[in-house]
Amino acid sequence: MRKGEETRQTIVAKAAPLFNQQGYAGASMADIMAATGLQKGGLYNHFASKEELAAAAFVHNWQQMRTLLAQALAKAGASPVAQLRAVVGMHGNLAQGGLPVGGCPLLNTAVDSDDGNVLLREQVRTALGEWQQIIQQMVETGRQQGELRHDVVAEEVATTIIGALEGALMLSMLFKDATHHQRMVAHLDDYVQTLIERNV
Amino acid sequence: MRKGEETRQTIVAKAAPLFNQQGYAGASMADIMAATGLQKGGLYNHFASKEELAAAAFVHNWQQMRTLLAQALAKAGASPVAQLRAVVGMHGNLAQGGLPVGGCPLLNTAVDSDDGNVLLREQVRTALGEWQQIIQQMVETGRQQGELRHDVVAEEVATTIIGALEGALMLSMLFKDATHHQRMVAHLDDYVQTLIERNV
DNA sequence: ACTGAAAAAGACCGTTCGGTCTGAAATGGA
DNA sequence: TCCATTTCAGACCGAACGGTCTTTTTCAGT
Repeated sequence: MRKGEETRQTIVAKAAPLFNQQGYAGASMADIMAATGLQKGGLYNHFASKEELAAAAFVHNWQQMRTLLAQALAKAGASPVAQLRAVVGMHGNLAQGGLPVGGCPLLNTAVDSDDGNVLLREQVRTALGEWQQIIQQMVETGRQQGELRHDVVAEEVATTIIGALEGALMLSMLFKDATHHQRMVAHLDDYVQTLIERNV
Repeated sequence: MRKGEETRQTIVAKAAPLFNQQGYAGASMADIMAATGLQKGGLYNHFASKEELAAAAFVHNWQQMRTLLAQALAKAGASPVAQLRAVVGMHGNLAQGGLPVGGCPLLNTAVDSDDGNVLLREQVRTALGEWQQIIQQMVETGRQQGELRHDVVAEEVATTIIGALEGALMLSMLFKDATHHQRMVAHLDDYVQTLIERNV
């Protein structure tokens, strides 16, 4: 009973980077067998299908990012501007280290599920929606506290920050050069600066 | 002799959206057989392998984007600022229509070739490098003509514009909602505005 | 109309795919 | 220690994979 749960978790942990790197179609059950050291029976005892395993793997990857995000926010303190900067900075650090192997699972899975993979698509939508909400909440709080301008639109900020970060990460992954991502972090820092209320 | 070349082109044209939507691993030769109405022999008479066909399909997709880009630039006139805006606007239009089916081939192929698909990866690197060069050239010209500030760094502008557009497109494709992409176009218009020299 | 060459068909190949199932081994509570 | 239950191995399955090869059909120059 305990042993099973342990095995299940190690399967997910080993499979997660494979799906993230090679995509749903590209990562085969044979690959996962090799990575985990288990045979077919061992895998299918814990997951009914490849799709179910891929779903669990995505949750695992996204949970990793959420943890990093939470840590960054905890350090940033209460100021909405500082928190926005922390979100940007967290993503900036992903490129060189912390990131789930294979890049950002949100970007990878979003592009990968462009075809008919309904379950994965729904998951990444939920995850990205969650991230959007976090940023929008920061902006709203900032507006109400007077730290941000009143004409700032939370949805616009969320789209801008998330889209810009993910796109720049794509460039950095493609060219294996963190510079692109870093440039975007700098740009977004400037951008956040323009959102600040200047009535002092 | 002529007939063969015609067939080859229709194969590429039919296969291109399949690769763009489903990725290299996800699009099977059987899919392409169905899309073209040809049998194995008909396909492999023109292409030595799936990889070679995928390469030709990417060239086709990228050529489509290049054509749209050239048209937008032709309309924009000579001003570097207008041309930068034209690049952004062109990409903005992609989301609702002109785009090769399945989204931007640069984004899709970049993410898809994260695993070991060397040929495709090299191709998308070249294509993105080309796009970078175009933007950087605009910025350089703009600086020399005095239209843009002298402290503007061409590489930064290219990374910012391309990354932001591609990331926002990912969001729009995922949520099937062009709003994200449009918001980013608006943001980049503001951004370009900040690059303009204001010594008048 | 003839003919050599190009193009396409489609049977065939070995491999790999995701998935099933039975039997053996490990586990853990009594 | 016993034993029911869980966990895992691994043979097996049909389908689908990319690719080959022989044969037939179509094409284009004469």
